[in-house]
Amino acid sequence: MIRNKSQKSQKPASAGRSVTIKDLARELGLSITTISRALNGYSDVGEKTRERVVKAAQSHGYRPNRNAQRLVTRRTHNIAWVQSDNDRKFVDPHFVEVMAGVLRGARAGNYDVVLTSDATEHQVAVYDRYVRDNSVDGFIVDLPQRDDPRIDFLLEAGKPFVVHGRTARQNEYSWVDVDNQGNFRQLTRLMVANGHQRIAFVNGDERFMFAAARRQGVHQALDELGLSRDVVQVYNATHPMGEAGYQLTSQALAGGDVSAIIYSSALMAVEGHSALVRAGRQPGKDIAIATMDDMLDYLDLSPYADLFTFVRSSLREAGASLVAGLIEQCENETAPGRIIIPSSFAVAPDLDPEVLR
Amino acid sequence: MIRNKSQKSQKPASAGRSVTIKDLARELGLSITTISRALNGYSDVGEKTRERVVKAAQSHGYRPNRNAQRLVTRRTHNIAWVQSDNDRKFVDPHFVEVMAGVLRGARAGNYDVVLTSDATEHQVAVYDRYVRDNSVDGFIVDLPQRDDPRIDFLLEAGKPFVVHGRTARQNEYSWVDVDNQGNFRQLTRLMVANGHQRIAFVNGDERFMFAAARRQGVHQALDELGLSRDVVQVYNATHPMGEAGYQLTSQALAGGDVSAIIYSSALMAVEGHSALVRAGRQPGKDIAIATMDDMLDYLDLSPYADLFTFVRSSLREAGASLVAGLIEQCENETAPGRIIIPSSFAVAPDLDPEVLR
DNA sequence: CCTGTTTTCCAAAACGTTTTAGTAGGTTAT
DNA sequence: ATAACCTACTAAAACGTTTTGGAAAACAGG
Repeated sequence: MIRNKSQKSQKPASAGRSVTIKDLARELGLSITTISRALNGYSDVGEKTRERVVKAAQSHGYRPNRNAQRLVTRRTHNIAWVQSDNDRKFVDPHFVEVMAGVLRGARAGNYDVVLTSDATEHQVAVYDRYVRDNSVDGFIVDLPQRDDPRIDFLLEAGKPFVVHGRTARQNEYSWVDVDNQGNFRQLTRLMVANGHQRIAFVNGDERFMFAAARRQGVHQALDELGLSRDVVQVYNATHPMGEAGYQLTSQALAGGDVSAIIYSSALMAVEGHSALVRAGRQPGKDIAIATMDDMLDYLDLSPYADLFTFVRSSLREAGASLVAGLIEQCENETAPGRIIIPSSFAVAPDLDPEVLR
Repeated sequence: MIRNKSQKSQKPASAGRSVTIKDLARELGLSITTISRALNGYSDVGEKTRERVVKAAQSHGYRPNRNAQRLVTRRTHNIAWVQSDNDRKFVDPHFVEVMAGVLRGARAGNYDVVLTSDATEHQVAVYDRYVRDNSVDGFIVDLPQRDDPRIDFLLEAGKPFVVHGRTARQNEYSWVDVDNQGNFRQLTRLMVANGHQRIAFVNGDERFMFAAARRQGVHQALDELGLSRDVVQVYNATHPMGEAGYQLTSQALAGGDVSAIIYSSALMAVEGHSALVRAGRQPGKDIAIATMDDMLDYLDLSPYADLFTFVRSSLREAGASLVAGLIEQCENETAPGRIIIPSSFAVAPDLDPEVLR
């Protein structure tokens, strides 16, 4: 016999209200406990009952209310990604490529990404709010600066997070990065080994660690070779990367007779190509070009394959690793992980790659 | 006297647990009702009490648990933005610019953006899931195709949404768009009026409405002028826009002696510039170039100001309008709104702008 | 002093889940 | 026959808010 105390007013399962676990329980003459446990695959529910429940749930298009779930389980299956809306580091075209990886990784792990900007609040305040109001399980931290306050805060708060890049405290948290210093050390050695004595380096904004590391790599190479640091002239974009490739190239040309340019992003290199050709130079012939290639899906670099030397690394892969590491950290209590995304060199015909071997 | 029945085990407000409304109530000797109403600005709480509550809340860094709030209020203050991970329309560099507007608008309205991809599910299934599991209050729909199933679904479901672009059912829902057809009609008229008889049009993927509308504009102009549609040769990018500007330009050059090229995106135009110069052409002199300029923050077009004709429209503004309209729709039950983002022309010196007046 | 009104508070229900601590009823072991 | 153990279920508590429907206290007018 089915006990059915407190027969409340029968609400029609119509209108905006979604079907709930209670509706199913009533319809099937079962308790909500059983519905829940049947749907969540517990072993203490009979096979026939489970089938009935699953079928009913499916036919009604039942989906557990995520907010109720989150409230009771204290896990949101959300990760936050805060976009900085200051320091001019906002609209970065490299972002989409990282996002591609992040979104796929998140979906694969059944997480959603909560995207927001710190437009109306102090930078760290956004993170603080998310921690306190239980919006998310963890954070992706992008484009770290030298003593990034977000990292200090999140370490203090004890919330899971993964950084795309590294800072001084790199041993205390999880990060995913590319070997910026090593890559640009190699590019510098490559140029020098090929006889280039006056090199321009069009770098990103060096308040950001990735750009600082790249300059370090350049200097390391020069120091190791016993050369003056003046061999490489550095020009900095005001965006972290991506802007003003044309302008900075023109400046570099005006600044002296450079025979080689190293770019921090392919977008700048492509813009630079226009500037160079327009100035009557012939990239790959009378001037050597090397650039980071972040494998941007929308930027077709094949026309430049014989003109530019590339050091290639997948930002998308970085994004995927980022979120995979974060989810891992949210689900299990694992020690911080460090991942270096591999890079490969593709040297243009005007340069002898010997020194890279 | 303070009544204090059911004195539960005193949990230390330590560890990971955030401070709750109950903690405050206990500490201040008030009911949770009063705390809630004090914090939410109701008039039936004494001024002195309110002050006490606000101060205590602040000093403890109290933030209402969003999931509890969402559960009881049935409003999430979340909007969904689903990125398509198929049809090659995924990684679009224009996305960041729209996002800049969306994120600012969302933050201003105190909403968060839930970003996800449809990588693991059928396209509409993601929307369905979000509707059923109460994750979000509304949707942003991007890059609509001709009979976009997402629009049909959301109309059916009766959930708020705003489309960036227009389809055949444009009278039934809210959208934000630029006058694609009008803009490209004008560009075509401009080229023809300046004596160009063989024009290449490097368009986006015409399965997407924005690109289809642009081609329609081109054809409209030719039809109005009584010219053959062959005057304009169309080349389509496989990405919605942004890729293969170099390749398609090379194709256009090989396809016959074009004297003008119209680009669907500035990124393609910049790539095209490289191809043109490398092929010995002089943009702005022996070949006229016009392009859509979406005012991408990271793409500095000033070096091309005297070479290219631009039709300028702010994608960022579109993003902001998009989310503003959506929030409006979520908070009040308003009729669908239609917004056309204005465009302006900047004609290069090699073209006489007369016909645009 | 009584009555009505305003002010300031509160208990309890509700939102929709998951989880804990069971309880019947059947089966098996002794 | 009894004890012990499965199997298949469930009532109730809990998560942390908001909101409803009062109710006590203070204050006013007569």
